[in-house]
Amino acid sequence: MGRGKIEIKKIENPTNRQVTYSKRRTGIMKKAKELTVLCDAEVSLIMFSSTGKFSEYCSPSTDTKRIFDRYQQVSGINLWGAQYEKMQNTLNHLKEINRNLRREIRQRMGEDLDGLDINELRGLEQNLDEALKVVRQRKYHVITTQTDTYKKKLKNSHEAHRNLLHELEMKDEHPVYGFVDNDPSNYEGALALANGGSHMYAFRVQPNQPNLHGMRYGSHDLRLA
Amino acid sequence: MGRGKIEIKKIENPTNRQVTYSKRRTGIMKKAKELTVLCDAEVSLIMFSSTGKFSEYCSPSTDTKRIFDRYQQVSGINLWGAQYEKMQNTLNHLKEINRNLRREIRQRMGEDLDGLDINELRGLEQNLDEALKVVRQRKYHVITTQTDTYKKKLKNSHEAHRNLLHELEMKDEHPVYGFVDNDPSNYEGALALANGGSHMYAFRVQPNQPNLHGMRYGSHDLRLA
DNA sequence: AGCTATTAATAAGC
DNA sequence: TGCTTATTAATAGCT
Repeated sequence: MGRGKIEIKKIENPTNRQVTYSKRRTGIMKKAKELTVLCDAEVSLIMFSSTGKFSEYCSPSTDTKRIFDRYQQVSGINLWGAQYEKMQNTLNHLKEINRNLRREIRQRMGEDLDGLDINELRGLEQNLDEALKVVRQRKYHVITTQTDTYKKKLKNSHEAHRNLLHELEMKDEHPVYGFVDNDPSNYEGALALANGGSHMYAFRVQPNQPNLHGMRYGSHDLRLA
Repeated sequence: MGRGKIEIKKIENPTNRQVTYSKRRTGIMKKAKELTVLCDAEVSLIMFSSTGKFSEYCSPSTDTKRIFDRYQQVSGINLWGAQYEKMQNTLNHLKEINRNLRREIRQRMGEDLDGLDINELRGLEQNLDEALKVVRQRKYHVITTQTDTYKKKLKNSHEAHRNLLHELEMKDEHPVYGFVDNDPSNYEGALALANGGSHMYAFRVQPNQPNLHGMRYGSHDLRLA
């Protein structure tokens, strides 16, 4: 249908190809519309030109998504079902893992022990015992470090103060006496820390910590997925 | 293009409609193929007749799924993206929870303590201490129960044996002496259990336990997601 | 983007 | 459905 018959094969000249694409695109769209109206059909037509230009036609009675859904049902092909199912599996797998992790934590907190036999109980006991030792060790290490830092700070502060006093003394030639603690090796604080003295630092409770980040030993919410 | 011009409106006669659908369906498919070949385009054409009959054409270079994917990208319409994104979020959330659960377990095992301050360390220590007490208590409870059961079984066995002997005695009138332990209150086994006597029950190691179900205290694999 | 000679599609009938 | 054919519709090549 034109000034001459053409062979149905790729048009090599890009300009001609683009022109023909335009014309025929209009034509096929018109055909799709006519089919829709004349025959009361549902039609989805999606086209990408060789340059990537996108056009579509869809019968007015529906939308492309519904056509896709129907296509899936009829063709039996799962367009995104595979991906979806895979994710669902991963999700369930993770949930299962989390359930088990939560159970382990509960057991490490002394709850939910009914399912454990004597060997598992002994293993758990031994493990908790070792962990407790390590945690205690670490606690003392932190306390020591903290105390050392505190001592150094006190010492520096002390020296700074003395220097200031000295300067004042030099400038005004009027000696002034400040209240300086001459004994920075105060270990009472450290000992209180080590013994859990609640009068110094109450155990910091974080009741409203969002589930994700809190390490609220003893009150971890283990019910959520 | 026919014996007469027709108005583009629904063909009321179902037979005629069906005939026209057939003819035009062939026609539009041919057009789609020609567009594909001539213009090097990607085309997806899906049709449902008014009677529900399904037909499709898709350019040979791709498949319908790929066209749909591309359609989504270009049109911005989310065919199934909402669902997908929701799942992705859930997945990430679960992974985050998983990470934190593993971290908590590691810390309850005495590892990864660097991030904890003195208060958290003290809380953890206290919590482990309490858990250890509960686990010990439970362990002794289980041992006691086990021992009781053992005692009962022994007693029953003993009685059964005695009854058998008695029966034999009655029948043959030739008394037979069996080797029966007359003291079923043997607590040595229980004590060995309580003290973790490895000569009785070695702590059951489960090296190849699949990640999901194992409660291998002391060797939990915390690296996987 | 328009024109038009020409081919292609198809409505109606069998 | 398939074939035929008169007729209309689409469009190739050109401007």
